[in-house]
Amino acid sequence: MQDSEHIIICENPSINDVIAKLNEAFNERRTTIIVGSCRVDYHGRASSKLEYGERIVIIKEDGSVLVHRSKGYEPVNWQPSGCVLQALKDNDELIIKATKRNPSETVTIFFDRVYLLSIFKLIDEGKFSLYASEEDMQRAILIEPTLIEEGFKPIDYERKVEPGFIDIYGVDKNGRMVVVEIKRRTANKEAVLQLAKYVEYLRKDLSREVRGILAAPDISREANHLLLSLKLEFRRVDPKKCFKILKKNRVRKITDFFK
Amino acid sequence: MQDSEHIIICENPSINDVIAKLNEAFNERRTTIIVGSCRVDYHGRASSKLEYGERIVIIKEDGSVLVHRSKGYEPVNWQPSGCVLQALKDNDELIIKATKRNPSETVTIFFDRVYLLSIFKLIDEGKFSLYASEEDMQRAILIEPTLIEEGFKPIDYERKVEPGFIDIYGVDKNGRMVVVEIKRRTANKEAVLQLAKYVEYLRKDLSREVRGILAAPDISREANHLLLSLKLEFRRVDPKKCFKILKKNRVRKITDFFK
DNA sequence: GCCTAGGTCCCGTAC
DNA sequence: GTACGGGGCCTAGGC
Repeated sequence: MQDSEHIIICENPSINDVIAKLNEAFNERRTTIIVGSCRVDYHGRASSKLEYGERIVIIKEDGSVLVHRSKGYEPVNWQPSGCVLQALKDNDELIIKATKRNPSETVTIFFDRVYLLSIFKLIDEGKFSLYASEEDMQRAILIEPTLIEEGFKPIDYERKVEPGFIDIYGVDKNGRMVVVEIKRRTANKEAVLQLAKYVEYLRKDLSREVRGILAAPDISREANHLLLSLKLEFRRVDPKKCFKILKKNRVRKITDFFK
Repeated sequence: MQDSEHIIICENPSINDVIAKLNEAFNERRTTIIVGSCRVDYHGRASSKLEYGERIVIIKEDGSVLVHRSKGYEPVNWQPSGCVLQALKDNDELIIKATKRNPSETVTIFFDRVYLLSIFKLIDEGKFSLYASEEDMQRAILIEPTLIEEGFKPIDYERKVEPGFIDIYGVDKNGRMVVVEIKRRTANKEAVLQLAKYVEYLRKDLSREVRGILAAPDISREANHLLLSLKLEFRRVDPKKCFKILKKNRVRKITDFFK
C-alpha cells in the first residue's frame, strides 16, 4: 500500500521544483505523471515535431516514456523501456530528455507550463493472464488433434526450419506429413503465404508429399482463393473452444505432452 | 490555458466522490487520470484477467481507456476510442466499465483504493509532423531515382566540390548533368542559394549545361521566386514516402532470401 | 547482435 | 462494412 512518503502530488508546481523532484524520481526509479503544456521533438529512426499543446506525460520506473494527447489509444511520442532520463531547465522551460541506444533515439519534451506533477512508487505484483491466444489454440490442438482432423498425430511444435517457425507439424491417418499454421483471427493472404513458405520448403527438403493446413476461426475470400490455388487446406478452429479444452486439461502443461 | 474550473485534482478521494466526478467527466468528455489499486477483467476477441496491483488508468475524451503498470511501453489492458463508459459502486469498490462494439469488447476495472483522481479539459491543437532525415531522403532517392524524375540516373552522392558537398548528382534521360539538393523541411532561400552555388560552379568548371533540382517536401514563396529567376527547378519529395521506400527495401532484402 | 513472428496489436486506406 | 499493409510499431524467443 502507498505510504504518504511514497506519493507526491503537486498542483501548479514551479519549474525548479519539478526539476528537483524529477531528478530524484529518476534516481529512485519512481513512476511519474506530468500534465502540462509542452512541445516534443523526436530524432531517431525517423524524426518528428509536435507543437505546443496540453498533454499527459508518463515516465515509468523502467525508463519508458509516454506522451499522450487527449485522444486515441496510441501515444503521440514515446520511448520504450531502458532509456536514460534527464530533467533540466532552459529559457524558463522544463526540458525532459529521454535517450536510448540501439536504435539511437532521443525524445525531448519542453514544458512551458506544468499543471500537475505526481510521483509514485507503484507496487504491482498482480499476475496477468490472457486466454484464447494463438498459444492457447496451439496447446488445444496438441491435446485434441481431432480439432485439425481425425487421425492427425502431432510430432512437434514451434519447429525452426529455414524460412521460420512451424506452429505444428505431424502426420495424418495415411502417414502423410502435415504442416499446421495457426491464426487466432480471420486468416488473410499473408497467413496463406506463410503456410505456403513452410510447405514449399519441406516438400523440397524432404522430397515427399506435404499437406498444409491453415487453422483459424475464419478465412477471407481472397485468402481462400489463394489457399485453394496453392493446394493448401483450411480448417475452422474456434479460439474460445480451444480455451475450453484447455480448462478441462488444466493440469497438463504443453511440455508434458511429448514426454 | 487551463482555468482552475477545468482542473480537478483529488488526493485519496472517497469512492462516492470519485464516481460522481467520473460520471460528470464522462458526460463532459474530459480527460481523466486515476491512480490506485485495481484489478481488471477483459472479454472480447480474447479474455484476460489482471490481479490487484497499483496502476495508472487514463480515460480520454474520445472514450479510449489505458491501464498502465509501472513498467513497459504498452498498456496491460486497454480499450480503443469510441467506447461507452460507466462508473459505479459495488461492494465498496469503484467499478469502471468500458464497452465497445465491433468487435464487441468489455474492459472492467475494479478499484479498491484510489490515491489520485485528476480530471482535465486538455486543449491541444498542436500540429504533429513526422519527418524522415535528410540522409533517409538521400538514400530513398538513390534507391528510387524516379522520385526526382523519370530517367534520372544518379552517379554519386556527397561529392566534394569547391563550394561544398553535393547531395546527389547524376544525368537526366537526355544526358544532361543534374545536381540535386535535398531538404527535409520546407526549402527556403538559403537552400536555393546553396543549390545555385553548386550549379554555378559546375557550369563554369565543366563548361556544359547543368540542371539544378531542389528536392524537398515544400518550398516557400520567396524561395520559389528566387529559384525560378535562377532557372533552377523544384521537385516535391515527401519524407514519409522516402521513409516507406527505405522500409520496403529493407523488407524486400529479407524476403528475397526465401524466393 | 540479428531474425522471426504474434498482438485484444492499432490505424489508415482501398474496395 | 471487410481486407490488407504499415508502424519510430513493441515484445518475446531463438540463435
